[in-house]
Amino acid sequence: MQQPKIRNMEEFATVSGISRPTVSKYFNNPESVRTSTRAKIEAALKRYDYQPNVFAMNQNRRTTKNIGVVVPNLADPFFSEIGRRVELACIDAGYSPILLSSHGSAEMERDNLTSLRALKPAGVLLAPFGRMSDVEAVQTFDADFPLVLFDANMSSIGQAFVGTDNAQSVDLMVEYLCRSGESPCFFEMKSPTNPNANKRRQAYIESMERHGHVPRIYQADGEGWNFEEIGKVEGGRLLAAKSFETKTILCSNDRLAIGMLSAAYDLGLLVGHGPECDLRIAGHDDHPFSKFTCPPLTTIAQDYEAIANRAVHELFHALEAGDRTKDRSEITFDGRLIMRESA
Amino acid sequence: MQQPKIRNMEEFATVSGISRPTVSKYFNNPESVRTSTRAKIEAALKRYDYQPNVFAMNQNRRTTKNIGVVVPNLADPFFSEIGRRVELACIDAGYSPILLSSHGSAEMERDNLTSLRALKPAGVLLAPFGRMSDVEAVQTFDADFPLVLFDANMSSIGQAFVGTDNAQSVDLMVEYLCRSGESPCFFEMKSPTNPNANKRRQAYIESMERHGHVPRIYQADGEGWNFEEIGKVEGGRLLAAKSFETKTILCSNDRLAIGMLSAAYDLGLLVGHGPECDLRIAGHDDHPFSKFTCPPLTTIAQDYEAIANRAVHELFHALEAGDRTKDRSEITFDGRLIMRESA
DNA sequence: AAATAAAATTTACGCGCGCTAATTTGTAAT
DNA sequence: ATTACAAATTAGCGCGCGTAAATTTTATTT
Repeated sequence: MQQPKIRNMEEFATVSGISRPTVSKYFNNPESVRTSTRAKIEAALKRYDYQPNVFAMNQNRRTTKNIGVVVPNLADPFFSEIGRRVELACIDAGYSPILLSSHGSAEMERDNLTSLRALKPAGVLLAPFGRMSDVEAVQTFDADFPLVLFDANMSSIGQAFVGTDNAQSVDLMVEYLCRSGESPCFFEMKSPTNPNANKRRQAYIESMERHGHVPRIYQADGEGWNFEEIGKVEGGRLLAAKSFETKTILCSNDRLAIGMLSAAYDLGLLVGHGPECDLRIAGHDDHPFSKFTCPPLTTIAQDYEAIANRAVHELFHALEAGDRTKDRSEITFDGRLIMRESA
Repeated sequence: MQQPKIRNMEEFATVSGISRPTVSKYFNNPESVRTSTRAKIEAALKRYDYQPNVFAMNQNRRTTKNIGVVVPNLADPFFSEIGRRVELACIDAGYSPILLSSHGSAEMERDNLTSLRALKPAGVLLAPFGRMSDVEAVQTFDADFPLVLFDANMSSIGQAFVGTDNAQSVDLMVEYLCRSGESPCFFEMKSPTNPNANKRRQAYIESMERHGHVPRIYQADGEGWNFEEIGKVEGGRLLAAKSFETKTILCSNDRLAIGMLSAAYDLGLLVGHGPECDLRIAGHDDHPFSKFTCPPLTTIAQDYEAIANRAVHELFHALEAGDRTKDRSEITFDGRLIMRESA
């Protein structure tokens, strides 16, 4: 770093002994200039602290290096974790991720997409609400920008979808529960906001029938994102009334299970797979806290890393192809069974 | 929305029957134009979907409407929650918040500040790591942009600091625990990354002495952000070895307490304040999950809403004042005692 | 050594808006 | 009706960079 402050690319080009258009080319892709030229520029970068004005850069550019990342709710550890990995993958690829949370509101999801338009993103990674989403807004956005969906699918929208194979993961859990004890009841919310919930219910039904058991589904009232609270209140109500027909309960997701574990504790019910236990409870997602519940929660681990990386990969693939007409791919990863003490 | 697409402010000015500079003025502050003029523009806005090009807007502007918000780790529910409130407060004030997580790394905190420079933010709200932060980088940033710290303080940095009064909150908890049973031991990490941890330890010592008790501090090895794991492993080790001199343990934060509750469960220790209980455990922060632990965790609630709103308010105050020389204010809010079953 | 291709340079224009100064129009009060 | 003031208009420069076309230099091949 030297005294004379560099004000713009013109000045920086002068001190590095290169013409401005070439310097511009370097910043857009360092590989695109001759090695000797690159060396000169990078030498100058060490002596002067110059970075191009992002606003001027993006103003005239056909496509920016911005990648929008929209998740339904950052307060949910699942999304903060997968959002983190997506961010890092984008940075590694030399792009600038903009992470936006819709804070549990479909209106804000639509607003987020609108805001993103102003940033002329090269592409967008969206974990949509699903049926709660403003479908038309998402479709319109899909028509205007390269879009990849993750976590939750919406039919025929986006260049690709990347998520977990709920049919496989739920079957894995049902199979384990049936093999190791009573067949499970299924506990979920009555009007799930997330399409995965519907797939999991369907997978539960099919898996139970395949194993020769009668599916038993219990649905909790309640709206919104307060899953633990709903699991505790509604799950607790069902437990207290001894409504569950078997002593094994598979919850649609870990957050419901965490609430139900709390309710079981309050009721003095011993949860676990030992002979002295009253109840088995299992979840789905391997929530960061499921390792610390009492007892630790048996669950399905989604492959966060794989989903995040593949989603980013699919987006970049679509960007390179440029071709918007190729067929849409749906990629799902298997869940892993995490056996802990609760079931 | 009509047929002819509006390409720029010039065209939009034409269709709304107003000159471009006035339209520009409107977008910078709708209040600054005559009511009749505002009506014309807003009528046109309903017929045509035009929004100014953000890149062109910010390129020539002395100060943008961007507000940087940097938190140490979005995966921690405390920060995702307070980050959310800060975001909304900025939007309400007509600014564009950019929420960045440092993912638990001080280097990324520094990188985030560097990235923010490129966005020419009107101001920045920073929840720093504290002593782990690149202090020089934060100071330099403070010199270049209006900066308000929240959650964690750094001496003489920023226009203001907004957080919780740890002395008050810890004293509240110590007083309650002493009044209702044995005096508490204090459980924390050996090398806490957060300055609040040090303040809490100090507050614990002073409060214990004031109540005529001997402070007893137990420190867990372990680095990083895996507080629950550390609480479970190290806390469990201490519990198993019966190292705690009293049967009441105050944890430096809820995440450690959650880990310790899990360890206590594994050891078959009954946590709670009843006569048949083996142990009382309390936390600090009112973590979103502390309501669902087994048993539910007695803790201190920080006033998220007040901290977020006040931090934003202090920043806008500094922006309006423009004067960088006025004295720095430190604002702390009281914690509330949340009595649940664990202590 | 000449021929060819690749990379760098020069030149020049344009993006969309901020901002200013001078002028004109509109509004409200005397 | 006159004055005074605020608001809108006109005109025009400049921001920092992208991008294109034409030209020159450099590197590679024959």
